[in-house]
Amino acid sequence: MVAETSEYLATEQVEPSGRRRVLDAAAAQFVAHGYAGTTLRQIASAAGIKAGSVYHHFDSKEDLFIAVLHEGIAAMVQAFGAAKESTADADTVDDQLLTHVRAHLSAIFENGPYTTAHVTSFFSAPTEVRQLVVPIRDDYEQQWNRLFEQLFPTVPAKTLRLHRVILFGTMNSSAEWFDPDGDISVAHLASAITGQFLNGLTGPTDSNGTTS
Amino acid sequence: MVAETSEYLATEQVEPSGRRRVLDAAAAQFVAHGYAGTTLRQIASAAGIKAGSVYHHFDSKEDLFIAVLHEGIAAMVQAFGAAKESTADADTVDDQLLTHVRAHLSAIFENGPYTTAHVTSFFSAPTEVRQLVVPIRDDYEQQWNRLFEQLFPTVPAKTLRLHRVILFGTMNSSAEWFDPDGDISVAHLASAITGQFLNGLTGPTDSNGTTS
DNA sequence: CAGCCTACCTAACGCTTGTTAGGTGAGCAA
DNA sequence: TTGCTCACCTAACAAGCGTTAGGTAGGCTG
Repeated sequence: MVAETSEYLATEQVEPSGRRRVLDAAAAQFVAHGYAGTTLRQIASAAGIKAGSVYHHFDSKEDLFIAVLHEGIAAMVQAFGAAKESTADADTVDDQLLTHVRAHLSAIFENGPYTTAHVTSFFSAPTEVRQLVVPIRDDYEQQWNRLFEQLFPTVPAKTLRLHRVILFGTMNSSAEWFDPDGDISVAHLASAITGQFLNGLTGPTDSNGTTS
Repeated sequence: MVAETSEYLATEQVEPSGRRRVLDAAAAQFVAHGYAGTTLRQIASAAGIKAGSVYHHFDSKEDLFIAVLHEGIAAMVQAFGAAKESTADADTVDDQLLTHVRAHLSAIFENGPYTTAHVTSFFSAPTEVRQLVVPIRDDYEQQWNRLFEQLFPTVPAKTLRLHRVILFGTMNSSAEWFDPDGDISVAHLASAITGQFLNGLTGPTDSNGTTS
């Protein structure tokens, strides 16, 4: 009785596995509705299966959520590492920071919904769930702290910490309003944020030009 | 409905009215758990009543939520107006912007949980609910756009719009991490954000300088 | 071939949710 | 006193929630 609808299993050969389809659907739903606002039946429906079948891949809704958040931060960490490798200490501070900001924003906007889910629904999650992701999150933030100390050796550590948090807020909150398919590109956004962060809106560099 | 917002002119009642207690409790719960993550029984319990009794004051959970968001934005609008009145066109751009940033942050951190609720749980709300608050929200953002056009007449409007959105993200996301009772004051945070926004981290002014 | 594993399904479970209907008692007005 | 309003209560409703038990069909392995 199930063999009739051939359309959904005879589509493409390069189709993601069941587990991945669930993961993808969950990330997208968490972005759209947050943790509490997303139901397993929504996720399952978006993945093309039934709610109970989700438990074949994940132990619980919480488990699934954590898996999404982990993938989200993994993409950020990887982007950060690639950015660090592509820059040299001889590069200007502007260039080095720009590269890392662009990497962070790329992870959010050009790497599927995982990082976006992390950034938008981390704070909306129950405290108990949030605590399980905090260690890895802290690790990533520490990488940024070290980068800052390296780029701005003369600025006091406490001040640096504050401005790093501010930069994170600026970058992450762009997930709420920025449309990567709009008339502003991710690269342009990265350039605008970096330029303003370093030199200010009324600073020396042109705010809508790319760095040299 | 939400017709009377006489919250500030109310005399020094030792105990707030029932409706206000519900409103206060709801705002605090929405901050802590978001819209979907907050139950009417939680709100009622925090207000010292039973769940069913909430319906004596509000038509629905959605109605209550909207009332909270409205109060939240009303505090912002009022703070913005007071900031505008307290500044003169002769003041420096730095001073004028600082005053408005401080007003915005004060509304978030020093005006009860209403503005905080607006800022943190606006995006987590269902689309249909969110749409009902968008007009007033847009109105407030327009006030900021006009302020920006006035402060930076030489910057293109499109660039200005982008940086205003960025500033909003910076300010509003501080609600997620900033502790007004910590070792950094709201005034200091406002000064740090304003200074960096205008002159950059490596800009001319000292980043931990105080007003004027 | 049988046997097992994978990836789903159906059908239900106990519980919580927002919401409602109808009551209770205090306070005030006449 | 009676009557009314206000602010709350109890008790329940249907719907939806996360979750579980048990079944089934197809593919792989020995």
